[in-house]
Amino acid sequence: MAELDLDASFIPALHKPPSLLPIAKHRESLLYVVETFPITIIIGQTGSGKSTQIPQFLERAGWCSDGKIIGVTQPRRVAATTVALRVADEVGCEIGKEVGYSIRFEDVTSASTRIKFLTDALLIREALADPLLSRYSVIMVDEAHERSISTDVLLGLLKKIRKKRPELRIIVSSATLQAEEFLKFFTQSSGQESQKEEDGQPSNEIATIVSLEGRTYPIDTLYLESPAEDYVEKAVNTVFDIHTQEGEGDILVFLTGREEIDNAIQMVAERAAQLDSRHGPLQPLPLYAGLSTEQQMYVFDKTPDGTRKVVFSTNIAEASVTIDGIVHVIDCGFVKLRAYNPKTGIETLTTTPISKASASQRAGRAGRTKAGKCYRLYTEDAYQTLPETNPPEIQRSNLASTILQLKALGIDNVVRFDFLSAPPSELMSKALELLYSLGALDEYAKLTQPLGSRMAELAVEPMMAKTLLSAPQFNCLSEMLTIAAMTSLGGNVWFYHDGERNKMESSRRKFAVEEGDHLTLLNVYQTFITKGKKEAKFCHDHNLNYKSMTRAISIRAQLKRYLERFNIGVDETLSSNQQSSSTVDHGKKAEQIRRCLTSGYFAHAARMQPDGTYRNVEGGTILHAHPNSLMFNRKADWVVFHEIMETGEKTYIRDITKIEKNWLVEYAPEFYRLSGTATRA
DNA sequence: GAGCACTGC
Repeated sequence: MAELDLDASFIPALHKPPSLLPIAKHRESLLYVVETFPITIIIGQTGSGKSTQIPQFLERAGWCSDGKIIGVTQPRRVAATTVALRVADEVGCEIGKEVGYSIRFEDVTSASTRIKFLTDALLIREALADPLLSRYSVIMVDEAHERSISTDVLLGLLKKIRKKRPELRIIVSSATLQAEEFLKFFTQSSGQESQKEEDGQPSNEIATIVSLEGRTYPIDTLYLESPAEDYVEKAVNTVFDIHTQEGEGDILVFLTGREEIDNAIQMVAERAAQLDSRHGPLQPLPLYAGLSTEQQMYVFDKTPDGTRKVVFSTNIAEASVTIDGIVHVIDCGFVKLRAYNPKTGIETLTTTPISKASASQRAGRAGRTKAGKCYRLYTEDAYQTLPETNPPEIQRSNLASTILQLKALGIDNVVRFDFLSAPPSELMSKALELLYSLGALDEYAKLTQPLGSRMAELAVEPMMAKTLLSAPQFNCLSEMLTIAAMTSLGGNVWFYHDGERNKMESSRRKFAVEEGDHLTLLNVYQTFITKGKKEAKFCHDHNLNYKSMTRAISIRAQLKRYLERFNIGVDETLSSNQQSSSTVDHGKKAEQIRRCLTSGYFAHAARMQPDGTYRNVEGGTILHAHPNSLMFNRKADWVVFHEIMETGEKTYIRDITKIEKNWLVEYAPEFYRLSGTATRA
């Protein structure tokens, strides 16, 4: 059970024989359009079958005849695998033969593969080795309207590739709202090349929009008459109204985060006790990414007859997780959105009103199996003031790794790159500055060799990539591989059940290593591998997330393969006997690791103040050790940290390790001499 | 004393 992946159990709600799908009658015209236009924008409603049928149409029409293949990208791993499995089933082949998929850690393709599903991030990675993506005759970019950074970068690349490969066919699947924007992007020449459109085609012959109708059920949308003061309370009230007044069908409630979800469930549990016995029982369940796999699985279980399931979820249920049997959706109208401030280098996580596109996506979760209802916990006037869409990710993120990747793809002038939506210049220059200070770019902003191109290939963020590539000099590569893998888990190392928070805290203390969180994570991993024998039971007993821990093993192995490809050997003999090593040895090893971390994370340094808070190097911002950090209640002087994030009122730093102040100047002399700030804090 | 929305390589 513990091995069962939530993702793998995702069952497409709409399983109709392909010939009955509305798309079937458009086969001929679709093929004609793809034949005629290099770029086709497909507006495919939910249930139109576009992702599964179009690749098959193309394959049968001969688009793979000269040994080339059809590639279909998805923003998420789950979608890539489930759609591939379904198409393989329809074609009647074994997965990995004519139809296959490729996602990180899993390449299920072979020499006979003709239709390949993959994540868009992985296709970008393929472009590092094959810049013109020459294996592909057709590339279909699915769910492009979600506008992930990878999708945006991929679309820019494809537009560039098309100039050199006019025969390549590009299909972009989009929601109605964004179709025109995609069309405009592909038909307009980018500024500097406006004079010479290489294939000389008029723009109205380059791209066109095709719309496919879908199969969904009607959804009644209801608004509040006056704004709600407390949407969590209002959501709970609405749950009880539905339960006592409406017919059967499960409820999905969108809230913004874990705290709200836990509170709401508590309230439902309390009020349900007073419920009139003629109403069936209510079963409230939480759903958010931080839950362990087992905890997430409950939302898919069928409830006993008469019991109504109420899933309180974050945005994870908006597109990533689909639950069958939802008839009522309650939408609080807010979402937590990540943004990055290039002036301070601090990420913020802020509760923000959703977009109209989000509101409609949330409502759509109600009408998948029969007619449904959506209760919006805001007024219709408030709805009208919502933005059509949220700003794309690429305009509100730290772009260091994106810029590094573009450089590695041979795009020297990243500022002139043809972005679907150009990022603000402050974001670009901030990223360029960091990459320069890490040594990935030279003073002409050219990728350095071998450091820069190796950093671009490693699947970790640039500061960690630099740390890893410095590790051999500090004689701690094996340990740093583990630390890189563990920090990549993004805080999902520990879990706890209701009321077991103290148990988790004491579990965590058992693994604590004095020097900080990075060494503690190293200790957790090594204990899991050795004493814990990589078993789920060990994780369960110590409040560790088993899925995360196995993921750390995969990430570590992959990073190690990359290093070996760079001819950097990893000596694993030192780390394996760490258990028995003396205190002196530990201190020495720990110092090497701390120095090594400083060589990559010098830009993330802070100093503790007498009151226990920290100041960053510029000195202006009050930073708090995150309560999940070992350093939350310990003394330190100078530290480096992995991540900095502002949530609500406070700015937190996470994954913190003690360092010596003079190491900063030793490993980043230019950074600290130029800014002259190291001594000010 | 007090708390990460979601993806991906």
